Amino acid sequence: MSQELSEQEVQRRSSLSKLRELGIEPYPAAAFQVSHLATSVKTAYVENQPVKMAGRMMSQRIMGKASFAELQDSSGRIQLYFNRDELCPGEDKTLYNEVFKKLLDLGDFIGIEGTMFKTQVGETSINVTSLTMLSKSLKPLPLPKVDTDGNTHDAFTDAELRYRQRYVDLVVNPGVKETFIKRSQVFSVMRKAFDRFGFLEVETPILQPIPGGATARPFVTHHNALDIPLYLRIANELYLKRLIVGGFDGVFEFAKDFRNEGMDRTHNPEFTVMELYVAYKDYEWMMSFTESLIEEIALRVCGTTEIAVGEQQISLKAPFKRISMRDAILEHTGFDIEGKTEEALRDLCRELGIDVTPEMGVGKLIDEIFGEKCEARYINPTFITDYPIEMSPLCKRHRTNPALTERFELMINGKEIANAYSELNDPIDQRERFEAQLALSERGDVEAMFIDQDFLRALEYGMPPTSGIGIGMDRLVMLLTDNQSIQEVLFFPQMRPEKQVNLSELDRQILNACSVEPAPLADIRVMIDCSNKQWDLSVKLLTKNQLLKVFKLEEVLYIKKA
RNA sequence: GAUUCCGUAGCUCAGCUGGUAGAGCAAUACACUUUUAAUGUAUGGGCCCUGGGUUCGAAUCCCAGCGGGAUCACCA
Repeated sequence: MSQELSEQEVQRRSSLSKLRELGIEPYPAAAFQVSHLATSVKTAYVENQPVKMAGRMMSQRIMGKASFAELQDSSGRIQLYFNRDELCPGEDKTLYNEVFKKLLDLGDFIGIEGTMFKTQVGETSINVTSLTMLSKSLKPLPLPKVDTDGNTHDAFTDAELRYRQRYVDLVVNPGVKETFIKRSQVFSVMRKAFDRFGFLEVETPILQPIPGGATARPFVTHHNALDIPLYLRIANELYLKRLIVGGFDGVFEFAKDFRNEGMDRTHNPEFTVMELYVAYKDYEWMMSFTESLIEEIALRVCGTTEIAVGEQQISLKAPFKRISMRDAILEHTGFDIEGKTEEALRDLCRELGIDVTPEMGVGKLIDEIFGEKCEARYINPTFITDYPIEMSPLCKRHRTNPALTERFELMINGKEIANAYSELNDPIDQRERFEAQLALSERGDVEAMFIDQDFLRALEYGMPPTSGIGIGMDRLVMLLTDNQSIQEVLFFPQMRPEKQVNLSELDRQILNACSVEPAPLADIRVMIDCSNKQWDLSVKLLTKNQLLKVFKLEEVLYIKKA
C-alpha cells in the first residue's frame, strides 16, 4: 500500500526528522494551556498583556531577522510577530533560524507565548517570545489567499474533494464552519424551547422490525442471533406515539432516519428529523406553536426574521399564512378537487401535463397536482392544511369534513419544512386506514405502509388526543444558512466510495476478456496465459472489488463484468 | 435512470485546427528587523483520471469505463 509521496510531502517528512534531531518532539504529549483565542485578543485588547495561544500556522512572511505569521484557532486568525532576538535572547538562534524559518510548515500546530501589541500599520498582533511545536502537518493544505479587496484566490472549491475531505474544507474555508455552527445552534434553540414547555427528549429504536410511520423504501439488514430481518427506521412516529400512550405529555427526538431512495441536492440517504408529540393538543395549536418556534430560531440563529435565500427575501415573522390544500389547488389551477372521483382527477392530471400511473389513488393524484402546480409557489412560510384522507393514514379525520384530515405541512421557499397532524387515535379507524394502505401496496405501490400490529394494540389501550410534528432539520438548516444543497449542511454527505484498486497487467487482461454478458468461466480461462494460481488470485481480487461476478448456473461456472 | 459539462503540478487554472506541457500561488535555496495576496533572485516539481482505438505521432480526435458537478426524472 505504499503510495508515492509528493515532493512537498517528502520535504515535510524530512523537516519532521530534523526536528527530532534537534531534540524537538513534533507530536508532544503534554497539554498546552491556552489563555486567549484569536477573536478574544481583538475584542479585549490590552497593550502588552501576556497571552498563550495555540493553533495552526496558516501563513508566514519572513523578512530576515523579523517575521510575521498567522495563527488560526477555532475562533479565527491572529497575526504573530517573531523577532529573532526576542525569541532567542541568548547566543543560540536555532529556534528562529532553523525551527521557525525552515522546519515549520504551513498547517503545523504551534503554541506560542507573547504579548499583545499593534504594528505600525495598526494590526493587532502578538509579539512572540516562546514557540512550542504542537503537531506537525505532513500534507500541504490547499491555501486560498485573500487580497486587500477581499477577493479570494485559489479557493479550495472542488465539491468532491470538499465533501470527501471535509476536515480540509473546514480548515481552509471559513464559511463552512459558520454553516455547521449555525446548524448546531438551531438544534440548541429548539431543545431549549422544548425544555421550557417541559417536553421530554427521548430515544427510540433505529433498528426496527417493521419500518413504519412513513412511506418510503427502507434499508434492510439482518440480525444474526434472532435470524430476522431488521430495517433502519424511515421514521420514529409510531414509537413516539407509544410513549404518549404510556403517559408522557410531550416527547421529542432528534432522529436520524434512513431512506433507500435517490440522492440529489435535497435528499441524502440518512437525514435528520425532529419529531415532537404533545398530548391534549390539536393541529391548530401545533401551527401556532410551530410559527413561534421558527420565528424564535430565526431570531436566535440569524439575528433577524428577514432572511435572504438565494434571490428571495423571506420573512419568518409569525404568524404564517394558512391555506387549505383544496384552496391552494383552486388558486393555482382553477380546479376544485372537492368530492372529485379518481377518474376526474386523473383526467385533470392529463390536462395539466402531469404523468400518472394506474396504481395512483385519489390521494396520490392530488399530491401530484399539488407538488407539480402549487408547492413551488409558496416562498414565504405557508401552512397548507386539510389533506385528503387517502394521503394521510396516520392522521385524524377532519372535525367537519370526513374526506379530509387534520394535517398541515409548512412550506417555505417552495419546499416542505414540516409536516404535522392531529394524530389519529381511533384504533378502529387506524386499522382500516392501514388496510387501505395494504390494498394500495397490492396495487403495486411499493411505498405503501406495513401494518404494525403492536402499534394498533397500543392505540387500543387508548391514546389521548395528540398533535405531532416532524421538522426536516437538514432542510431547515439549508434555509437558514442559504445553502442550496443538503451536502453543504451535512458534515459527511453520502458519496460513492473512493475506488483505488491497483490492477496488475494480468488483472486487466482478465477484466478485458470478460463482458457484461456472462460467459462460461472455462472459455475465458483458456484465453488467458497464466498459472492457475495467478488466475485464482486475480479473479478473487477482481470479484472482491466488485469488478467481476462469478456464479454457477446448472453446474457450469459463469463469469461476467459486475 | 436521462441529458449535459468537467477530470492537466500540493491548490486555482491555461494549453487553438494533433508535434510527449505552462502560469500564479504553495515548495526549495539565498537576501531582507513592523509586513500583510510582503518583496527580489534562482531552483525543483506532471502515470495530462483509467483502458482501448485512429495516427508516423494523442493532454488534444473517437469509443468504453471510473469519479464529480449541473439540469431533469424517481422519491408522502
